[in-house]
Amino acid sequence: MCVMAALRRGRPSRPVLSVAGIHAAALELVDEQGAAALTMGRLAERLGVQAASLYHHVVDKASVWEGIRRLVVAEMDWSAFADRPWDLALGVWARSYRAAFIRHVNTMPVLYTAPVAEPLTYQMYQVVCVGLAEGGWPETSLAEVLSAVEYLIAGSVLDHEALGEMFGRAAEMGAPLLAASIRSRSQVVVADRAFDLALDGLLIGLRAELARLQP
Amino acid sequence: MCVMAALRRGRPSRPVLSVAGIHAAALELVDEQGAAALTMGRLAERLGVQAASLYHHVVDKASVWEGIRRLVVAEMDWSAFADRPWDLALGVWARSYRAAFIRHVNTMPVLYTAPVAEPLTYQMYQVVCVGLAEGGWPETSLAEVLSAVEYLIAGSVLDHEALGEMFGRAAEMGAPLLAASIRSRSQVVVADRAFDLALDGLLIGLRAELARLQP
DNA sequence: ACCTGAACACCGTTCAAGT
DNA sequence: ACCTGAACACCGTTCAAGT
Repeated sequence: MCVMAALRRGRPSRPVLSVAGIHAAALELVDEQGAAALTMGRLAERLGVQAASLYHHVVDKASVWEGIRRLVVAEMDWSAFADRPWDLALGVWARSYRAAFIRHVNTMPVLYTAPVAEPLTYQMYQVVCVGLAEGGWPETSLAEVLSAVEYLIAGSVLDHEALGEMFGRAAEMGAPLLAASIRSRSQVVVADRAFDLALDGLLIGLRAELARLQP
Repeated sequence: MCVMAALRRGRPSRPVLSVAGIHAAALELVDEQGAAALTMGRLAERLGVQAASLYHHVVDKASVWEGIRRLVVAEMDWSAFADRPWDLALGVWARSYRAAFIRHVNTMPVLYTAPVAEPLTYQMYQVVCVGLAEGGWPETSLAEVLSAVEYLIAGSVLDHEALGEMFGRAAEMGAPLLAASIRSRSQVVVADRAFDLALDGLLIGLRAELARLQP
């Protein structure tokens, strides 16, 4: 935290805001305080500025969320699709995808439901789709393979990070077994191993399905 | 739609609102216009009443969402856990769970991320957990079995209903393969069959895992 | 071009006034 | 007890005024 002089009325001698800085501050805010804490007012406050000033750099709040999406996607690794077999590359991508969302769980409710309007994200999907297609997958199956992987990840991340919060009132509200199970399950290692198992299982299933599709 | 006389200032001779009526109207609103359309103002309007009046019956907006959760959960079928083997009951429950959320897709973003504070939902989980435990599953695995099933469902429902909206700009933003795949995949029947296959696969995996756990 | 301050419509919520 | 109308703090967004 730095103390900053209040800005005077007119244009500052050097710009105090930038698109990248706004997006970075927004992600920080969401990481620290959750998706609901991201308001234009609080984001501006964190940047030492008025809410209205943000609109000189971003068109609206939805575009701030797409900036956040870019930062999270940029942490993923889809490079293996360039030169490795599709199943191996899919495994590398899925693990990095999961790791990125574990670092930024609070972004999930929004990023998993808002329409994607962010070029880097589409670039990533294009590379993944090309890799799968070159691996022999028919066009009609690509979207389904992707959603299978993505929602396995979503489930795993929420299981890893949010299950306790989601079902926090299980004990007092008539679900003692669920409460006990969540309590006893709480080591991170378990969730990680469960993901590895589930991903390996999915990859086995996908290889079998592909063999069935192209005899 | 019925034309209603504007209400006068004081207490009406017969109550015009009820908790059940508010929850039902809220679910209708979300089904028709999406989660963002649920505001206390628009909900009140639909009920022919002022927003402030709602607070005589519900404590806050979050409790309205929990009322919606109850209505969706009430459409699910967990009766088979009473007298059928755990894997069969899990299959029946999962299919009814999926069908309920397909009828109410717009509720998913909120219901899947907001903490559960609704007794019927916990009752359902308790019955499911008891059924699994009686089937031989150790307490430590219950939460993971549940999340595996739930996120398979989430993935399938979003694939079924929302993939086109989510990736609507794929074609113009550099992901032509993804766009083509979503277009070519669009028959509902495919998504249904894919879910049946995936669920059967998951059940096979779970039976194997249970056998490994209790030799 | 890039900031402020004031304004707008809307949001969830509270509460005194009225029957 | 149960509705209205007025009020509150907050929200996203616009825009004229200022440098």
